[in-house]
Amino acid sequence: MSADTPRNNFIRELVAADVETGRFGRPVTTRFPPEPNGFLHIGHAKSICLNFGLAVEFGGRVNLRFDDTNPFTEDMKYVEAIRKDVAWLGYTWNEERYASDYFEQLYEIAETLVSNGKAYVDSQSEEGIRAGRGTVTSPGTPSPNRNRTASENLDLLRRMRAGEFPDGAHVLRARIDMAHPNMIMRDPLLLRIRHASHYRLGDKWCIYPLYDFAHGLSDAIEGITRSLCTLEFKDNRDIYEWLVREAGFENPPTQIEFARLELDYTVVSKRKLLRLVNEGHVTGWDDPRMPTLAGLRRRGVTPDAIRAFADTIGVARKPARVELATFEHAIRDDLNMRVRRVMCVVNPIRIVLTNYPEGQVEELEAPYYPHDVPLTGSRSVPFSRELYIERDDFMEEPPKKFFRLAPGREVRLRYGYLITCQSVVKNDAGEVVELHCTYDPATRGGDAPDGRKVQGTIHWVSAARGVHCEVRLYDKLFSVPDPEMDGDDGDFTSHLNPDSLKVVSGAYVEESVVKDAPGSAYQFERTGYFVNDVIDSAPGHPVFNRTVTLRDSWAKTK
RNA sequence: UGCCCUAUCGUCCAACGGCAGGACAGCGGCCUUUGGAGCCGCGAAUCUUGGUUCGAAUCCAAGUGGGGCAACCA
Repeated sequence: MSADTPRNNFIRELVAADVETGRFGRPVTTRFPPEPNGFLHIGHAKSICLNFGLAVEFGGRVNLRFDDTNPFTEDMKYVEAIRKDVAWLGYTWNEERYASDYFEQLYEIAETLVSNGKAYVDSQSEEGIRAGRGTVTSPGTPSPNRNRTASENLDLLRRMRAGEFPDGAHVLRARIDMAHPNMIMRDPLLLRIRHASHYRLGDKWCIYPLYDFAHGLSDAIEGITRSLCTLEFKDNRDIYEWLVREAGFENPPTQIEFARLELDYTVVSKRKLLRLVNEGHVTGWDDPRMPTLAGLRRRGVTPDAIRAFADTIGVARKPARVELATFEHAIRDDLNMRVRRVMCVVNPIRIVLTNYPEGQVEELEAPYYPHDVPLTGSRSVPFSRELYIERDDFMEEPPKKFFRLAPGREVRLRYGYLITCQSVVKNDAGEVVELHCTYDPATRGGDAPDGRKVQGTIHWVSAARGVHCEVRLYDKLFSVPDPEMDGDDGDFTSHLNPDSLKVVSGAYVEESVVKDAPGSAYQFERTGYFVNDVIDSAPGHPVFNRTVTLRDSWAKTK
């Protein structure tokens, strides 16, 4: 529905107008510019879909640019993970670029700014610079170094580059206005000294550009037309425009801001996700509870579902929090049309069909897809005297509207027979341990020749032939919609959901799935969508991750 | 006590001076060998006060609410 006609948004309109008027004199060019200091998450997916979607729609170009200007935090392993995730989402970038490839060019621009009196070397301490910046309600004060001559500044800048000074001794600042109402414009820092090894360039540089200096100029160098970023960079737009103008770029890119994605019951901040990993709240960046693309992939979420989700949430300038149900709907909607249905009993109870011949096994033909999914295929499932059914599918004293098994009640075993519960076997503690049922041999396949109807159809697995497996039931990572609601006063980890993972080791799945490759996805009928875990599944011991439950209208009426 | 952004159903997004619409969620019903899916239906919103205009969700002003900005992070 969305593939051919992306839904409209204000950025798309601006880009369409650019194309109409030929404003930039070059094709629509966007970029996705992550810093390689962590894994991509669902919030990045929104940005990726926007940037790549616009380029595709308007026949333009997109670069994947690594914004790697801080040698303290970046690593090649993140570059590799980011490449993998963007490709997994289904996008191909025209060029792979690195801000670090522009360091020389940026340095030359720095020298030009200095020569033109537009930048100066400040030798104040970090604290001194901060104090001189003033506050949001009071103007800053000029640095004592603000009036150094161009030649003095040039000399210092060159010596900064040559490595003559320790970290923090000097910085390069733009000379703009220390009383500017926009704090960002109070002589923003351009270059700082960092005697650190860069993950790509090693020790080639000891001065590194800051975000504001690198970002807009990198965009301009690459011929970007519209530079899309999130709302918190709004105030940085002024310095972005100042720099591309001072550097003399023709038809420079312009920045447009949109609201970042906030999703209920999770956090999307690299810093916080890193804490979850480092503090062991999750097993890693790819823990299936993480909102990272690596985590979602391992959880069984498909790229198509993420793209559909990105399309339904839209793009606007108002900070917005999206309900988890919106995301879950996109996941189910996609999986419904693509995955096989099989049977798995997560929490088993044994039933014995007392009138079924001992030792007999029938192979029953079971289609993989329901009538309304346009895919075909089937497998046979073994049916035998002893079976497992879901413990929740039996109640000794059923309430009204409970359609499943109960003493004296008849239900359908999916693709099997109609069975009636005759008696209940309990242990000394009074717990139900087994059910004795009878089956109607005339109902093979599930239809009664006499036309009688049963209300309930339940799933089952042969006790003799079912395969023992581990099932991981994932739930929300946090127990409140906004884990960051306490701000800096609280610790978001205090809202972690203690039940975000339930490991069930005693489940039984039908034998047809054991030969499937890791990563295979299914619907376990009546239970949810699951994926065979890529990491922990072993031959003979499959592990299944629950991607998402099925909608459960019974749970609501309960 | 500054500057900037922002305000439409419960949630997210449309409507670009001319009938407020879609999706998700909710509630009914139909259908069903998944209490799934699907189909049909219902309820549900323009922050406030002024102004401009034949006509305002839309333009203007003020107010109020929400958000961002005072890292040698991005």
